[in-house]
Amino acid sequence: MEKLILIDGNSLLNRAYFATPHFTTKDGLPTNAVFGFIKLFLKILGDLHPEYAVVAFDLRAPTFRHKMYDGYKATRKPMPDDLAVQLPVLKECLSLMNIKICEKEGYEADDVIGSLSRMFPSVQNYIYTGDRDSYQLVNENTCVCFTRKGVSDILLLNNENFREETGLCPAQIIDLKSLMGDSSDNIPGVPGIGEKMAKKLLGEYDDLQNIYAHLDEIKGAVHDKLANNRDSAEMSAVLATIDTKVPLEIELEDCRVKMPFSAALRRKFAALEFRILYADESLYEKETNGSDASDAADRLSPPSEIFNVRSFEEIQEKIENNRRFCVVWGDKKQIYVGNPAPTQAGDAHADASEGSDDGQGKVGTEYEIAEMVDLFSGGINERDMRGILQAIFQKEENTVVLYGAKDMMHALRRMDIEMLCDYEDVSLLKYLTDYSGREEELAFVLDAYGLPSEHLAWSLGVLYARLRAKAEETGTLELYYTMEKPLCRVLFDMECQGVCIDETSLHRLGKEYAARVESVSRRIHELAGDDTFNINSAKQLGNILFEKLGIKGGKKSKNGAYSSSVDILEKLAPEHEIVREILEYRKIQKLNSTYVEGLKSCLREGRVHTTYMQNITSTGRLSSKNPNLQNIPVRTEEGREIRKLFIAGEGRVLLDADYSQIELRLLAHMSGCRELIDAYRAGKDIHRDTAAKVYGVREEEVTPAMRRSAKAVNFGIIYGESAFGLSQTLDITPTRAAEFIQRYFEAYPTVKDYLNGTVAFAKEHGYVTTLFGRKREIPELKSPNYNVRQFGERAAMNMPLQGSSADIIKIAMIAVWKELKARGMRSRLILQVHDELLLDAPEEEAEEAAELLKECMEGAVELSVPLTVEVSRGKSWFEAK
DNA sequence: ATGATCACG
DNA sequence: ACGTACGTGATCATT
Repeated sequence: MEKLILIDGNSLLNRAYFATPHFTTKDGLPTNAVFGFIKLFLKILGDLHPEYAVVAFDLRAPTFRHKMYDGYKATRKPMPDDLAVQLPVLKECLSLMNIKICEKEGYEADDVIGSLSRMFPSVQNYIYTGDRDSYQLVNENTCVCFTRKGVSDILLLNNENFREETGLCPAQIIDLKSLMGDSSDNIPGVPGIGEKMAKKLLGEYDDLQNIYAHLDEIKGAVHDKLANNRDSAEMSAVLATIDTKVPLEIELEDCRVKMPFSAALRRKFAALEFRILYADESLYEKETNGSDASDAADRLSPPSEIFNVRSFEEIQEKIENNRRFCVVWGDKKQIYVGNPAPTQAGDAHADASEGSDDGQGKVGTEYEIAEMVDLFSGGINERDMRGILQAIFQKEENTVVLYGAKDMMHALRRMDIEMLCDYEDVSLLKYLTDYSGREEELAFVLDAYGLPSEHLAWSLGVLYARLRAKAEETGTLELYYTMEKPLCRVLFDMECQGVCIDETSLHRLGKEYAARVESVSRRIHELAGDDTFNINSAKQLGNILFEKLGIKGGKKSKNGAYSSSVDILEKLAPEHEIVREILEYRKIQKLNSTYVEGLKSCLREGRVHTTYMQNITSTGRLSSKNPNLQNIPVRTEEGREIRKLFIAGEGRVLLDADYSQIELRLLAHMSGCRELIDAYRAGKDIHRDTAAKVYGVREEEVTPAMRRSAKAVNFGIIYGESAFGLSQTLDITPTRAAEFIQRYFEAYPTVKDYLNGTVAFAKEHGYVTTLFGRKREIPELKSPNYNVRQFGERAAMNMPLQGSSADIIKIAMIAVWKELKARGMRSRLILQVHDELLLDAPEEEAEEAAELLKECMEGAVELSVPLTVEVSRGKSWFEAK
């Protein structure tokens, strides 16, 4: 039998809204409910494979049922604003999916659904709703899928299981509501009669009418309640009855589900930033060139004459005679020859200024030669391809627009080609002007910008022009040219260079760790009296510790699971051997699996080559992955063993340079706080100085404990002051932490003004900036949720400090790289760890390189406080610290 | 895929 | 009454 699914759009959108975490697009459009709805909808399609589907919506107008009783739904809470705006978005998506939407003036969604469920006798109806009213619609052709908690937990009610689940028959649902009422629908029912009594009465007398017919048989209070509220009960019956006779002009064929969906839907999902939905290619038909006439109008199309696929000789000639190219080197390999094409009036802005560009190639202006080479369809062989790439990239006078220049450099390197040309990296422009917080493939970004993704290289040129213009508007173009773009080249060299690893010691250490993990875990199982449970499983471990062994520690997380994180365990350690062993186990297990095994798997000829991500963090920092070399242990003695594995090359040494308290110094500079500035200028121990001021004692009276709390407060300020956070790190009460903070602000009133000013600015403008104009938008400040807003405030306070620090070390890295090159030195930058740089230097160069490093780092920027750098050297990272 | 845990600045 | 320090990535268990 064919299936028709009938969805109560309002009900399910509402469910999805509350079941899905609140998120928005980068422009602040809330999309959580739409996302949740679509996910559920796709799941239904996937599970049931229905032939037909309809989504019904309420149309706001006085209904027959409203007129009956003014109170009906009058007190129902209005839709939250950030849900209401999603309704039209959902309807748009459904239209793009070719899903029939059904709504009728004067009726609610459940009336529409009720009527539809009686219209097509040839199909099996599946009603999806979060509203129990619809139970009354169940019959041999109709079942109700009721979404319980959230949206994924679905209860299916059909003729067979109905009585078992509800104790009633479908028609009695109306009688049930007439008696017990429904506060969410403002159905009054009979006051004082609840579900239990209602069901009992219905069990005896079947329906409302019969109950009143035998009213005299019912005794006591129930009799009186029924007798006194007969009007209310009868009106409730009308209110609770779903209309199954709404006149609807709709044919079954109108409701046919057509899969796969259109490419236009995929673009819509890209615009809504539904990456997971976008990524599932099987959902959409293949993009067909130009056949999509319906939406071609609002999309740019490239000039048709540019798509000539030419012979190799012709391609070569075009490349030889041009200086500017767009190159896409992903799954598709395309080269666009000539300037990026003009696009629309708005892009003309990009022409106005050329920034630090050499001016010989204009962006987005006229183009003399506009041709595109699709290297696959061009039938180019590997050897010729290499020739083409050399002609493009190995010429200093060329400029190539890329998306992810560093990846291109690596791709070329694998072909033994060096990128000597100038480049533009659109992914970096995107990072500076339209931050998303993740890696985004080019095709996705193009879709989100409404650019055709079949002509990637051409579209990349357009995207470049747009984002460059946006960078200019937002004042971040200089940051791009002076910082991110040159840094990309520096990072490429660092990644190629890699870091030497002492392989012998690595394997020895691995064996040691494996043995210790083995023996400790045996001991833990022994102490627990259970050698089957998995120590790595937080769930199983929690049960053993807090239930089987009865250790008191208490539930922590909201989902009822026991927390067994270090801070909890450390408090229990003195009393329980097993807890100490678990801490030991965790530590060694971490060192072994993450570091020893992790490094092993990344080793290539005795080195590891991390990848620096330049467009991930919200503050401007880099991140490091495969492997992450920015979180190599240092805080504990055992952890530091790992650092002994990072060694200098043959006949070389490692130079380690780190900025001393750069973020606090930036706080002093940016706030202009006299006390802090003076302390730094006088070369004081800042935490001691803070302790003296906060505790009101002389410097020499500061105890280690006082200095420790002062240090924690100083850090707390950088993280965006919060009494609770401070109380956690210092293990004191939030009240005492708040006192500390208050005394701190009394000692440094300018700092308080500065932080307040930063938050005020962020609230007014929606973003904060670093010393060098890097921006971070903070939409959380506008959230209706207090906690989210608080988070926004802390992030606003932190970003200018963390971000300016990131800017400064980037400037330093470029300076170091250039200076080493200029002097023809053989020292190489190999690592960056946020406020620390590591150089691998030939022994005989070490002295000079150390000086150079210190000068470049300290001289990266002039602040109102000294910026000091400490350099040390050693054969290993451990020694050089 | 997501959350818990833990490594770093 | 609630639930919190800022910024990351890797591993493991669990869904």
